[in-house]
Amino acid sequence: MNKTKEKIFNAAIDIISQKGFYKATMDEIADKAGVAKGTLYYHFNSKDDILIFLIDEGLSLLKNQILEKISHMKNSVEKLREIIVVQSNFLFKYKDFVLILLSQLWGKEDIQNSFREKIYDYLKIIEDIIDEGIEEKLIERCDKKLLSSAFFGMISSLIIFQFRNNDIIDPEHIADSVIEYTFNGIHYRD
Amino acid sequence: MNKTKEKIFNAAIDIISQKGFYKATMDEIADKAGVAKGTLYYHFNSKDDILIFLIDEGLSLLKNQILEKISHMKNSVEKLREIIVVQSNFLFKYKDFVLILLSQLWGKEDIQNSFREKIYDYLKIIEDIIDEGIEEKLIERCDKKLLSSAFFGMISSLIIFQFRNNDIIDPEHIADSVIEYTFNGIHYRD
Amino acid sequence: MNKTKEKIFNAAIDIISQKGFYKATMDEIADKAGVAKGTLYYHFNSKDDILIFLIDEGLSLLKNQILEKISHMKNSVEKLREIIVVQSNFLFKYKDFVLILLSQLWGKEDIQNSFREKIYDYLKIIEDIIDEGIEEKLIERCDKKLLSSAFFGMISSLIIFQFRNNDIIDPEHIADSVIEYTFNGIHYRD
Amino acid sequence: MNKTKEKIFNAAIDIISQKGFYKATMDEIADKAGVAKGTLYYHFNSKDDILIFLIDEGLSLLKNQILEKISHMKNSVEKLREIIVVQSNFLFKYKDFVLILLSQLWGKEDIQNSFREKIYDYLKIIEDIIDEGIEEKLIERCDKKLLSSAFFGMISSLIIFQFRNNDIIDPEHIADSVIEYTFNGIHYRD
DNA sequence: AATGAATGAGTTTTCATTCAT
DNA sequence: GATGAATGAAAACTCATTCAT
Repeated sequence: MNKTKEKIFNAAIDIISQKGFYKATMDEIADKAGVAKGTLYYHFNSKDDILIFLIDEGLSLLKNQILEKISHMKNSVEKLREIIVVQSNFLFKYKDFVLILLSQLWGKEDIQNSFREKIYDYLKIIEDIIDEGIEEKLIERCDKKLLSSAFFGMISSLIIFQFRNNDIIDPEHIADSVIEYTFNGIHYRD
Repeated sequence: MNKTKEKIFNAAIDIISQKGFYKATMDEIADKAGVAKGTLYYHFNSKDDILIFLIDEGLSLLKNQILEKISHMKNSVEKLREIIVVQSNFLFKYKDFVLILLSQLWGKEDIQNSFREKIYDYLKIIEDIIDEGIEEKLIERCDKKLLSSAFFGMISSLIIFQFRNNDIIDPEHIADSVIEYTFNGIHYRD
Repeated sequence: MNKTKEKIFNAAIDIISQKGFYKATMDEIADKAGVAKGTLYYHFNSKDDILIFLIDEGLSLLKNQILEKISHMKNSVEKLREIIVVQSNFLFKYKDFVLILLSQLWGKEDIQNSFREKIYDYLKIIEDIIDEGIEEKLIERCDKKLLSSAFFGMISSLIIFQFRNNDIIDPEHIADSVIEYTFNGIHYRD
Repeated sequence: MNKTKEKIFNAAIDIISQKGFYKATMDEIADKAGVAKGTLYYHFNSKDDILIFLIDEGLSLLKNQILEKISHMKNSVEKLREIIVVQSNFLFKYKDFVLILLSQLWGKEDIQNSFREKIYDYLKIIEDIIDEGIEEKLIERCDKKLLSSAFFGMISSLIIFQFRNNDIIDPEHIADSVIEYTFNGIHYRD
């Protein structure tokens, strides 16, 4: 990604997360990026194309962060813990990107179907680890597809939680809590 | 809600869930409803107004279903179980509405802020029950705001799960699984 | 064709014949028609659509004029003479339309192919009459497809003749000359 | 014309005849020519300039072919026959060029006026021969301007004939037919 | 001679909204 | 209550042209 494309990339995340994809205009993005409108079209084919590029780049970053972190781990429960930590941190560091992503997952149009396909790839990573955990008798036998979806939704929706308590939030604390609830449940024990 | 307004209401849910709010046009909604475009403006002030009406009606319905079901329950854990069951069923019965709702929660514009406020009211119901559960020593001491968000996200994201496995899905089975994971966790036990 | 559509139709012919289809802008057409730009799109789907409508209407008019005139004629040579007269008159009366038509016949894009198809329908009328003439031994045996093309081109190109001599031209005189050359040739006879 | 300019020239004929002058883009022409877009502007001042160059080159070629062929002929009827043969052959050999030329003759803009002026120069050659023929009593007294226009249109429109019958066509046969019709007319004779 | 990234004015198109009937 | 023709501001997109390298 060269200098100009990166300027556009950053401006696009900024504007689109602020106003939403449809209310964001190419004029505003160009303006924010400090380039002419035509320059957007020199680097991207269309407005949709910018969105696709954004989501591809963002999801790649998240995936790579996770794969790198868990590559040298042995224990599948440790891996799941790490995913929660990384995803939580990612959520707060790249909040604007995550908002764009989450706003695009619910449609029935081709472009949204393609975005969901990319999410499925991500969920597949989690499922594989759940599989490992089950084999190692560290995780209870369960519906892994259901679980990975729930997992993703649970963590993602924390962004709504953050909107609500818009004071400073500690991703480490959140990760700890989510791990605790997820593994031990919320049922009272002595 | 009279006959015409109801036709518009149903057409709006249909079209907006299909194409997304911004790609849905007043022409299409009018067409689907079998009325003239002007008629939309007789019953609603604006396109935004239709969306607001949709979300208000849908959330009221969900809230009322839940409040009615749990009103005569004593045990807070039973109440939470019931909420999961009702919300899962709602999710599959009014899938189109839920898709519209979920697509609108992630923006920073006034209208989306107002939608999130409405979600917070809904989460408040869950929080109060968690509070009861903690007092009755049925639920572990926990961050109830965090937990209710996670709760909502987990159940909502099941709609992504359903997109993925677009064969028939049993909401009852899903509710059972979610309850099991939520209360007992996924940690392996003998 | 209602009042508004007719205003647009006339403005389109005016502007497009003046500037050419690609240099004519929707703004100019709307302006000339005395309607808002949006109104163009209420009555036509696109700029191309206006062109297609123009050409359809124009060719229908020409065809109808001819068919009406020759319907009660018996002699095929008389019919051909009449076609030359009608087409010449049409050429000068609806010069702007003819210029638009002629500028669109030479491309390889879908839209131009479709325009040529419409011309072929017109040429078919001429061919049929040539056939009649041959059967009646009034016209020499000849390649009727080649001849009808040549016929069309010869008459149409007179518009270039008129550009050159932009003083007043008498369509009747032109028709007479064309008929004379066509039937008797230009070879000198005593 | 050096190597690069020639590559551009050929690419321009190819692309412009395919898409039409206005739909052809400098990007496409550069792409087809295998040079960078900037290079087009090193060899030509503007897009219009390319078109003007194209038409000048093409018409010069046609004129020179004709003048060369008829220079040693004495009989004016023979000369006219030869013009028809040459023009027909040219039509089929440089079909793409002819399509571009024909698409540009019908506008009222300065550039099209200038193209018509060049056509008039070409028609002048024909007129002069007609004059000769009349003086030599080989051709009937006639309106030579009208006749040369008709002549040009008749031959040019054969390209439409070729579009229609897009199988192989023999220019020699076409030339023979045109000569026959032109000189002797289509009137039936015993 | 040649390049190709950048430009921005100009164009088509969209569509929520209005209003006279 | 209902209509639908008309609107016009706003948007996406195009592309010939420039210019620093």
